[in-house]
Amino acid sequence: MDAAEATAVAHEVFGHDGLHPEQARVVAALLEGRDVLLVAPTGAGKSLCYQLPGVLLGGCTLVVSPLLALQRDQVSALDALGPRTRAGALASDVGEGARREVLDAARDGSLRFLFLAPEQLAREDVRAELATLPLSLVAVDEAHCVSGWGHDFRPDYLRLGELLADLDAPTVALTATAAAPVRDDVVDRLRLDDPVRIVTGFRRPNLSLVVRPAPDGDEQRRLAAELVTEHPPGTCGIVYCRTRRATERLAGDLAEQGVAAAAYHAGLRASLRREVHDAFQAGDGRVDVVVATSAFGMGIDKPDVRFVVHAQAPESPDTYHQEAGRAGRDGEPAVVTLVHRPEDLALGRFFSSGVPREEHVREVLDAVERLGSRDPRQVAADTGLGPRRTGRILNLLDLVGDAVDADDAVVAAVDRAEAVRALQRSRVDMMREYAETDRCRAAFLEAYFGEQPDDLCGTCDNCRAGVAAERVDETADGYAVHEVLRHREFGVGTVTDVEEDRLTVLFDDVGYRTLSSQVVADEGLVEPA
DNA sequence: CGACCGGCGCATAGGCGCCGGTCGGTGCGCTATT
Repeated sequence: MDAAEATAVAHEVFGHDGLHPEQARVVAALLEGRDVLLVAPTGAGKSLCYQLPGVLLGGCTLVVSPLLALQRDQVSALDALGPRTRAGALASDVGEGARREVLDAARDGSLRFLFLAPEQLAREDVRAELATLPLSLVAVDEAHCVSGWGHDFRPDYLRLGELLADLDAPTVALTATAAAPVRDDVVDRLRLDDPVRIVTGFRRPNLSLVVRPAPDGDEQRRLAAELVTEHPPGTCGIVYCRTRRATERLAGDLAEQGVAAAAYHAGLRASLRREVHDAFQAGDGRVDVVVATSAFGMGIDKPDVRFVVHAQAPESPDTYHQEAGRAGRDGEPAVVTLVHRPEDLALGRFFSSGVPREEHVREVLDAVERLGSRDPRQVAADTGLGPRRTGRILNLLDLVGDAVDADDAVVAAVDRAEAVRALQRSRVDMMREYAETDRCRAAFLEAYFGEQPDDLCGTCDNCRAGVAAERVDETADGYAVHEVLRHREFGVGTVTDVEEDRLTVLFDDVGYRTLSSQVVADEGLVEPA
């Protein structure tokens, strides 16, 4: 198996004229049997990174993917390419007969790609079947969900590492966004074995980043609408709001002003959601502007989105980067604007997960002991704590490992939950910093994601206003990005950003903190780790 | 934490402002009903 063969198959089967260097690296690593973490924007050919090696390796590729709608799209796209990419999916709405058919086809080698949601993978019978299949590759799509989701929302996503542990095949985790702690978390949670990490595509030179402050709610709505109507009629864009109600109100306002706008959120009928999505994707003028909650996200791959407006700030730069990044996929200029009101960030705090009580952790621990099982459904039934809370506590216990002493395990789990909450809240703080910084916004985000920022972008509002300072590599006291240090109060952390007089550090226990380098030096708070 | 809604009191009748309670995102799978 060599590069020439990979290129030939990429052409024959997928119609690609060549591989990007990153794609070639991913394929080569997987063919060697290595695990891979790939962080690359949507539209950068991420799918090929598991599909091509899947074809080359033979056997069946297991694809874990969070959204059933997305799975169906991918299955039909692969099927359309021919017999070497025949695909199928198992979900709760697949009947027993069809289920058998899919599994038999996977076993005899005619089915090459098998799509599953984590909830399917959590089923004993499904895992028993998988153990008998000739699996040659495991791909986890939207892998950031392993970290960001599921603490109490989709618990099975967090258990993926455990659920995949018995499968003897290289694993590739794919995601479009992941700040440093999320990357590490994905690697840990999926139990990737010394993975090759490939990170690409943070610089988006055609995007112009702008922040507009709003004094009150009325002005905020007016401004959000204006940021849409200032574009010529027919321009395609997305407006993100934090609540369902806000999407409907703003979509109504825009419709009144003659914009082909539609609201989109998870509270709408599935058929209507599909309709809005398809109409927007088609780009035929039925829906030019989608006003959405974060439900409008994965699976959107429209090249000519000219603007993304955040009518309210999301809870983290991670989410902001991903949502804003849906603009300008075609490489043509696009503008992404955040309408900033500090009050909006309160919602981010509200949504940050709570910390379980010690006695509940102990009850779960006792139940696990008594039942001899860590199955969330069984444990929830035994404790009566409810499936969500139970799942979350089991996840925490899994995260902190098996302590010999139950008391230690309880304390460790609660500590860990507090650290998670601290990280989430510190991300909210970083979102505020992004909104209020006078630095180059592109450089700010790159630093946040742990990249060494290149030059100033020249196109964000701060660059154009001439207020963005030149980049610096070190603080006055010599701290540099990626350096690991120990803070007397906050513990060990990694420097994610430096400016002349301050540094931002991602601490293991308390999340992101911005420190004045003057104070740090005077008080002797920090030493090399 | 903040936005929003409904109820209530004031006061001189229909509207304003305060107070307290409630709600707020993402999706799988399941069950019950159409």
